[in-house]
Amino acid sequence: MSDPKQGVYYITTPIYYVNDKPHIGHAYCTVLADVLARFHRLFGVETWFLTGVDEHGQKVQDAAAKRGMTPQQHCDDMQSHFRDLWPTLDVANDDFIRTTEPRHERVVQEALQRLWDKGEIYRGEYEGFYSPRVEKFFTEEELIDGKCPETGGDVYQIKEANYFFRMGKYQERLLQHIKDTPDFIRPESRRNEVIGFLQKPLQDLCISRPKSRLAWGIPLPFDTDFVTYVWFDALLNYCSAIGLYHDQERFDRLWPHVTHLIGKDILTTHSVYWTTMLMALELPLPRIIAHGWWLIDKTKMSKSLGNVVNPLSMKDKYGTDSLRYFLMREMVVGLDADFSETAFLKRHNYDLANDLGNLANRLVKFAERSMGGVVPEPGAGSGMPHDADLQAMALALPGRVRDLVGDLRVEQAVEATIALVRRVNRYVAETEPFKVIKTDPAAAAGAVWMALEALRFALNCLWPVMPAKCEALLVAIGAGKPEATLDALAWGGLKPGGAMVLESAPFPRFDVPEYEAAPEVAPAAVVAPAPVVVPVAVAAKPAPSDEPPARIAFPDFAKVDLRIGTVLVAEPVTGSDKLLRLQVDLGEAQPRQIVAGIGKAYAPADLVGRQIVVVANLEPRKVFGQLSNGMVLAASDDAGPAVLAPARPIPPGTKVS
RNA sequence: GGCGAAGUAGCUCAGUUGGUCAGAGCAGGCGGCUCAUAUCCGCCGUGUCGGGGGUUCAAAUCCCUCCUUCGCCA
Repeated sequence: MSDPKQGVYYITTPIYYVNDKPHIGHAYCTVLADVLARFHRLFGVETWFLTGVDEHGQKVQDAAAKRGMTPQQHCDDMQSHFRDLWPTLDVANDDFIRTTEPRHERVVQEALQRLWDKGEIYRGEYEGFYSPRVEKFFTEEELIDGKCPETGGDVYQIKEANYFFRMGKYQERLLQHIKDTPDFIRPESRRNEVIGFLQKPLQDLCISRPKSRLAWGIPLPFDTDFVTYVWFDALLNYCSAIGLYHDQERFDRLWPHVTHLIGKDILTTHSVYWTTMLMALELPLPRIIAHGWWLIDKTKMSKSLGNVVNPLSMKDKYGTDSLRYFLMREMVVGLDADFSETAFLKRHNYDLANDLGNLANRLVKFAERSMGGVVPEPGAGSGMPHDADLQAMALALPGRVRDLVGDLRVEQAVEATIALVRRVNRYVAETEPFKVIKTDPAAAAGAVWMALEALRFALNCLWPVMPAKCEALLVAIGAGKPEATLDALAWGGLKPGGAMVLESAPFPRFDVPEYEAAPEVAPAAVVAPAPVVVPVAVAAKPAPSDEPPARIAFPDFAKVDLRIGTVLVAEPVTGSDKLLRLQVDLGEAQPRQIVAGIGKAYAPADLVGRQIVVVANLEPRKVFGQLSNGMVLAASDDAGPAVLAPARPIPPGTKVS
């Protein structure tokens, strides 16, 4: 819980690996932290918001070497990728920590020394297979074909002295803490996972690396031949940044109220490693929130898959506020969510442009024309029963938002706020001030004031999600600055006479890309497509040549109309053993007949329902007396042709480019 | 394999502790308004709440089982 009663809220993001290129996952986590921080400030809670970067480890050392730099130079350069990104997303972190900063390294060494002195750390021997790519050891059983089970990379058998943290002895205490503290780990499904994890014996944790193998780390204070394991180093950032061992008073004030926002991939690290470290250090335990992944085309967003949605490009195309709104509205904290430009534009158009932006716009424009462009007098409102309804809903919103955010239901808090916006639109339709003004100007003015005041409530409640736009809109409706806290948000706060200024539509609508307008559901035959492309023979095959073909200009390529098709019917062509006559759905009114020379490699039945790539604007020609209206693409080798297919079901007729 | 979670309208999903919980948004259809960003407002859903069995006066909501999907197992 946010526990506003405690009066302090300290929220952290993970420190991101400095080698990483920022992607939507980083952006989401950090924006969520920012939104939670802003909400808690609105709740009147003292708030501190920390993010930063993790700069030690093998991969940093390697990357620096490749660039001919020292690791420190490399980090100094790379860290700006994160540090400079956050302001462009309106993220207002209070601090940004780097693990190579002296203020951090000192604390890591102090903590290590204390644990060493207490006997929480001992010298032992580590034997295993080391994978440099992930900087982890594996047992022989864990290897897959003698390779790293996570990357498939090479591993090296290593036996070496190392230092170990007595993590295992905290197993029971940790389990008990999880059971006693329902909100220690959220969501509950993740909490259950950790409980399950702790059913097996908990080993001690190797916390060192010999300097001979890895130099880029914090030296152990009690044995300078070793550096600190990156996790042990990195996790302590949460403490070092707020004053552990050097500004103890500040640390003691903030630390008991810490919430770690993390991705579910580092759940064990935080809930087990970090928590037991804190136990050994005799420090209070944090609360942990594990959020989900953004899925792009139903697969995990990941660098290695190359399907990164660059948050910079999204915000540049459509605006930071809309991106923040989408991220907060669309994801249930803890679960996965789908990211697509279509979904994004729908949210933007429906919620922000149609509902919120249009509401502000219609009120301001009306007031400009009929009320001198200033906030009108409330008078007795519209004089209609709708006034009480509207006011009640507006008054209930701040408390509801507070409850929902406190329970991490951010998406519901956003929805509740937009619901008020919709209610205001309805109120305007019900009270019709644009008509009433002709007969009863005071009532029309009252109705407009009521609508503006309710909108002011919504904008204040939405401010943490879209600070810039909400501030601009509050100015536009003559309400001035946002309230400092929700407690200060009182009905009647909108003063008559304030100038209303709105230069242009606050949220312009965008066209949803045409390709996304294709049928969302693939034909039944495509629901379970043949997943694997089997080698086969093909209609036309390019003559293999060692000479690269001459280059062509893009317009030449564009002349070829490649389309995704779904095979509806496939049958042999009489008189040929390698030709098949296909009926292919190209999203057109009628299926197309295409003759393809793949009969030796594919049985007709195997092709039905399969998706293929077709040259759709090839001149039709007759083959064995059959009209072939297009060509099926396939690649041939000694085993025969293999037809090309999309990696997942795609609506027939979709252009290939 | 072990443990866990989820399967609700065409789509995306809400549905705390069993009794107005069968809903919202989107899409689609019809109608209204015209202050407004072709925006806004209203009306329209006979959904086996994955299948089957059970507990109960009463279950989407509890129990068992099956199917499917997903997650965790350093």
